[in-house]
Amino acid sequence: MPSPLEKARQAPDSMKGRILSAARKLFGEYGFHGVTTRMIAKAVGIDISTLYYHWGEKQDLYEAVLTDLNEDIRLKLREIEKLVHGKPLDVRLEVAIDVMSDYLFHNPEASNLMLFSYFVKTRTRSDLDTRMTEHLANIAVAMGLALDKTHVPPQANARVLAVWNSIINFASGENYFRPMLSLDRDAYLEVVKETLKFILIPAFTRKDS
Amino acid sequence: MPSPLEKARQAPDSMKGRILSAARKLFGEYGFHGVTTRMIAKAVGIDISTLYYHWGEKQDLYEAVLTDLNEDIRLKLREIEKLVHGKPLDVRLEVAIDVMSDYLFHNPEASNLMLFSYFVKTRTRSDLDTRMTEHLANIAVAMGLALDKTHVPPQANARVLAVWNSIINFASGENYFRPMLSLDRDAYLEVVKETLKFILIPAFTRKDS
DNA sequence: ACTTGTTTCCAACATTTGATGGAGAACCAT
DNA sequence: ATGGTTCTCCATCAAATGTTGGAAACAAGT
Repeated sequence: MPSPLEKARQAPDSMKGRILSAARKLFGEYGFHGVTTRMIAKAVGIDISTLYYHWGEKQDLYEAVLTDLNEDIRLKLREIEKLVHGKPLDVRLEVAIDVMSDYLFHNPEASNLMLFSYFVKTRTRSDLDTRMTEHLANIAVAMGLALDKTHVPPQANARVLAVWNSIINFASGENYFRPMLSLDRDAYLEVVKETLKFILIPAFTRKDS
Repeated sequence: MPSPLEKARQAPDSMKGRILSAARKLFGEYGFHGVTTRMIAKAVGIDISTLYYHWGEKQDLYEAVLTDLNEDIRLKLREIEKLVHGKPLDVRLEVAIDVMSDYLFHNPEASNLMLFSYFVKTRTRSDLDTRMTEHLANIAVAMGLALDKTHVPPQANARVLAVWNSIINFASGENYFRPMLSLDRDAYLEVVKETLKFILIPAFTRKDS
């Protein structure tokens, strides 16, 4: 039987789905403590008790948002993996950067939510996510940094993290960085992709000396 | 005449200074909305009205924290610049990575605060910071990506941002990433430095083809 | 029409939170 | 000691916030 979250994912027009998506946007902008249940309800155009009826406590809703996001990421990574299967590493990186950047720039709340869960202590801490660990392991294997999903050396994970973070930072920081660079959205996205490739590809493709 | 903040910086044992430092730690952990004035007062061991007496509104205190941090960063960057003056780029990067990593790992709230100001919409938005722009310009010149502080092309700024973000991410994410890598603090710090050098140095030192 | 179950809203609640007024300490120069 | 200034706390306020009970609206089967 599907969980409540899965149902909401499959029926984005249902009340549950609409609340989830509004919550996701808001939590992505302001963080957990920066959003009130009333803000979410107002964004959907409903009373707050309707929100509580569907999702229960604020904390529960927030966790549903994170799980929802993680599922999206998982699918996106799988899509990329299919796209680049068998290609050499520099091409894999290039495609991964392009596709992930496009995705994150069209879902600006996604990268913010990730940053929040990495960096912010929630006053009421929920248990750690193992999902990120899985993503990392998958990427490490895909990049040839580890042979086996179950045995990824710390060094390999660290390198994957460096790549991963570089990408989400530019997406997350758009509102802050773009004015500093005086670029419009399209130009910013292009510069970001180019910069990421400039930074990341040489590290992984250089001939060892 | 020195501003209130400068006085507090110069007298860290004064009440003003103690409040500032407690606030800085807490805002760094939980973000603006995640911290209450009562939490800060409690951390210092004083009544909240004493806090308001010294710093006024929460928002003002928060901005003082950010300004304080920015001053630290500025000094740190200048220190690095002196340290590597005249050295070739790969050495500059190496030293910068080492020194910045050490600094950020011993001031864990610093990188978090930076991430907050880059990524989080505060519900009550204060005006944009120009200080970050200055830091970027300085680094860009120091790295030879621009000839003149006042004319840094977007591409150069983007590259500096990529470097900058990579470093603060690992510091900020320690609580989240370190358990994933199963490393103790020292080992984590070492792996981070190594990874940063692995990622960043080749990009800037390769011979153009 | 009547029952049964689901969904939505109104009203209210107890806490939490940002913020202040005013009374007393503490300090300090005279 | 006295007067003035600076600092600290207690008590309190109004607004915001998380959360719930219960009544109405709605839907669907019989």
